[in-house]
Amino acid sequence: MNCRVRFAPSPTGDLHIGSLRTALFNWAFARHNCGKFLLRIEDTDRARSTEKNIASILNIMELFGLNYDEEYVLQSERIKRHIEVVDKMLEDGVAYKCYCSQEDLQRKKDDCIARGLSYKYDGTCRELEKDDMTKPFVVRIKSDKVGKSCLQDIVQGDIETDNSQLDDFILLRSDMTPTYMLSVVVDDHDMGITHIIRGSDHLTNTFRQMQIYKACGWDVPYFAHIPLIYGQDGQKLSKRHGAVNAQDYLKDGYLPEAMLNYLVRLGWSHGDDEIISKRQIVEWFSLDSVGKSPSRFDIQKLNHINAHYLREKDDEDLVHLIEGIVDIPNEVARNNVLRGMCGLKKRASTLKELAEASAVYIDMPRNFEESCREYMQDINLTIIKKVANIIMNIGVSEELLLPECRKLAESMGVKFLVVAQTLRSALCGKLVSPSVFEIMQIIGQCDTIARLENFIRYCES
RNA sequence: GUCUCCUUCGUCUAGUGGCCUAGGACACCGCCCUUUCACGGCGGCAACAGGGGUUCGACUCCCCUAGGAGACGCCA
Repeated sequence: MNCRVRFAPSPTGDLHIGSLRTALFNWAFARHNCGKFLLRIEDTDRARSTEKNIASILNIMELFGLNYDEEYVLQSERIKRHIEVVDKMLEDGVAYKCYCSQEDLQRKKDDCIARGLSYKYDGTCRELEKDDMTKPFVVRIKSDKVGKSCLQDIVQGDIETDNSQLDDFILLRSDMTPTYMLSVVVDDHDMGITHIIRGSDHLTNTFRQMQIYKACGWDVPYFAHIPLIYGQDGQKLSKRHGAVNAQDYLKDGYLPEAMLNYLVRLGWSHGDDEIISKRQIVEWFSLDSVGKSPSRFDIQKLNHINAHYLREKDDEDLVHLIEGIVDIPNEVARNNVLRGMCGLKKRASTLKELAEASAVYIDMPRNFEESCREYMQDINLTIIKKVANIIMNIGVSEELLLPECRKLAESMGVKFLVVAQTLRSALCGKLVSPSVFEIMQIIGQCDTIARLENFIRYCES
């Protein structure tokens, strides 16, 4: 298929997680069908669009590997063309100048609301004969007033609406800038977009946009309105649900491939498959299997998927990744983290957690968690002193040390668990960590002894 | 308010009229493994929104009701 699709974010803030999924669906559709995936930055809201936000969008596309074809289009640079189209529409009599003041319109609107009616522009200027050069104006489309409009949406199915619902919406504002409704249509047409895949919040606007296609005599592209993503409570996903933008998830230690995997499963499925690589997305993605109903964002499932990808990642890569989060002061520490990574990565679901857990290989504990207090009794100190003695004699090899510690537990009449947890407290300052014997072996004899002594000092002071 | 759409376990979903005693995944709960936590293994709990049709047969098709969402800007 020779399809051309586009992702058209507006750079008015950070890229929303829902937008990222829209981008992903478009990208996957294009790649699956060997078509083109284009990027258009809709920066016509000059007040809110910033260079920084544009850079951030570009960066996100890069980080998630959603590579686009051709140069990206800046909508603001196409305003001339948009106006040109409006002029033509005026000429063809499919649009008209409207001189109603905003105040008048607002009054009419308030009146409608007060009477419990729905507001639509009443068409005061629709049949005006002559131009009035003295007054400011906007340009409105001459919408169909009768009949029905039918949209054959690839995802949502056939949707019919009465044209009486349409009003003569604005194409060109009084400051002669084009509105969104006009710009999207012109740009999509000029860019040769064949399939418009976007959030279903645009569904009802599509009927308006179809009026523009019709008025200009252009072919209407295929539409696919994908369901929205909500928060846990079924309300629109917003800040109070936690992070809502893509970069925040990256910052919180989620892997791009895990995000993509999670996001693609929201509203789309391929049988019972849950772990889906980027390659498989391209191989399998189809709009046919996109569901109609909205889905809720579930951070726990994301965590699970992220943990999966974390475990699959190469140890060396993971060390490199967490270096951006924790400071690894020297080669020795780095090497220890690397050697301990296998045990570390099984216990983390995000890079952030992984980085925090790596602390045991970087430095001795600075403080001890409250839960460790249980292992700071006289008996525990005795255990530590005895273990330290054993280590002085035989070293920290797990092979030798583990049986000795078992023997020690037995001779002291305590459970082995007590020995292990006491050691864990002393070595890590907390009760959750990789195997203590693994830790000792990796950090070595000197560091182990130093930590045990440090623990004794701490307990005795 | 008007218009439009949506509705399978708590959540993401499989399901395209008989394969459904409704499958998988997350979460939750047990058990096993174990040195804690986690990983892993095994098992459990748990859903077709409600009501009418159509049909020999309905999760699947139609209608109504209820609930939810979206759109209705000189925002995008």
